[in-house]
Amino acid sequence: MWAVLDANSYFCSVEKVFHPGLAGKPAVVLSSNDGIIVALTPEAKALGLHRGDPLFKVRSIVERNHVNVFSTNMMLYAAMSKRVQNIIRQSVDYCESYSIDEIFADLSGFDSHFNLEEYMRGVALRIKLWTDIPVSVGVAPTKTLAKMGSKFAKNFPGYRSVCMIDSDAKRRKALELFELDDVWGVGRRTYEKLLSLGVRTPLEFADKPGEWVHRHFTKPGVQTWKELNGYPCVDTAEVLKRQSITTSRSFGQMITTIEQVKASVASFAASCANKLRAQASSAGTVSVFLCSNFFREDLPQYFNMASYSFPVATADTIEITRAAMAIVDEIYRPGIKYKKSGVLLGDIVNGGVQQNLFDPVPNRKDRLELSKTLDSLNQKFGLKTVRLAVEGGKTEEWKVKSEHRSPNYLTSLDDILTVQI
DNA sequence: TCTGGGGTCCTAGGACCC
DNA sequence: TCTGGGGTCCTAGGACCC
Repeated sequence: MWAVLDANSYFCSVEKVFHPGLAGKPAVVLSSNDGIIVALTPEAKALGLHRGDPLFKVRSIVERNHVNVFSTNMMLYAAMSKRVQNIIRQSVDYCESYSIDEIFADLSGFDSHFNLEEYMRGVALRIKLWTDIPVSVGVAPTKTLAKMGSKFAKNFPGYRSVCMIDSDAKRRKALELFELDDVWGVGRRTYEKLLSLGVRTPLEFADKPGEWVHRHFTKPGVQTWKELNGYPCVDTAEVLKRQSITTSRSFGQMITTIEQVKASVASFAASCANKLRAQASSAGTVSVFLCSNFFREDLPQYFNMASYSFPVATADTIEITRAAMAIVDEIYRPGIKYKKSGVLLGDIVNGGVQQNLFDPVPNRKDRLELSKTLDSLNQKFGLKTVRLAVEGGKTEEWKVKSEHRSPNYLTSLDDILTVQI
């Protein structure tokens, strides 16, 4: 059996931990640049707000109802996630972290010693007591069914945080009541296709004969069908190292000069290189894209992207940034108002790096050490304290807007809460 | 005026090899 | 006039996830 633990309205729940007065009140967390709503509490949903709403379009609802608004603070959410996941890892040996607010736990063998439902209820209670984050738990023979269970647990308080699907009767009942487009692995396209084939519920899909499923779907669809029938086949082995790393941002304002574009790209390149070193990998390619504002039909539009392959896979900030700057020279066009840029690292290798007889970069080891020194300085004294001059100052116009950001309560000594008794 | 960011896997088709 | 058979690798685009 698998358990999945899913935090409820995760970003909002974290904000509530540090703003206890918000219990029972509507709150939303915004995307980067305070652009759209990415997380909201049930109270905010009840006011007619939705995930994905641009803030400026719903501002009147927000103001009229005194909805609490937070800018996104991924450092804070990541730090809290680690705490939550550590608690479950103390209770279950093998876990797979799936996202910032979700983790799968392998309960093989637990049923001979424990009542699984009560065991997981204990874990959920500890998480709530120790972190104040509410989680919903699904327990089932497959991950897809477990995810369904966690959603039932979230929506119906009667489950007391844990919904277990451990018999065929429960499975069929769940499949009958669950929304087809909420099934894990069924996106918009598959949903429309299933509807056009006359399938209206997960149960109707699960009950289709295998021959029918193979005729209409390829591997992903077949896997979902099997999982709904209780045969595990979705493999989510824990991802510790990324195969590609991206840093991209929309700008607070549109920018036009090549110096500004270069500053943004250099800053994103440094951030990519930092993430790369954090997982002890090297990248074989770097790509850069530039992008105008596609919401502005009155302005000329532009998108371009180009890549560079390194002679030897690298994790050196200077080498990666230099290559990215050369790409900007190649794809920058004057006269465009740029809204977004991004840097992507690909062909990532771990461990052994293929050497090159004609490597133009001397002292590779020293260069990597230099980059690592930057990392430790910035770790100690704050992000971007030491950086390349081409990244520009700390208050560039293109920097994101973030007007309601919570302090880094869990990762910055300056930001730790003071409690007065 | 204001509209997010970061990933993975799968498939089909082209180009190439012998 | 007749024009094979069996592979691999790469890439772009689609679909999905949070």
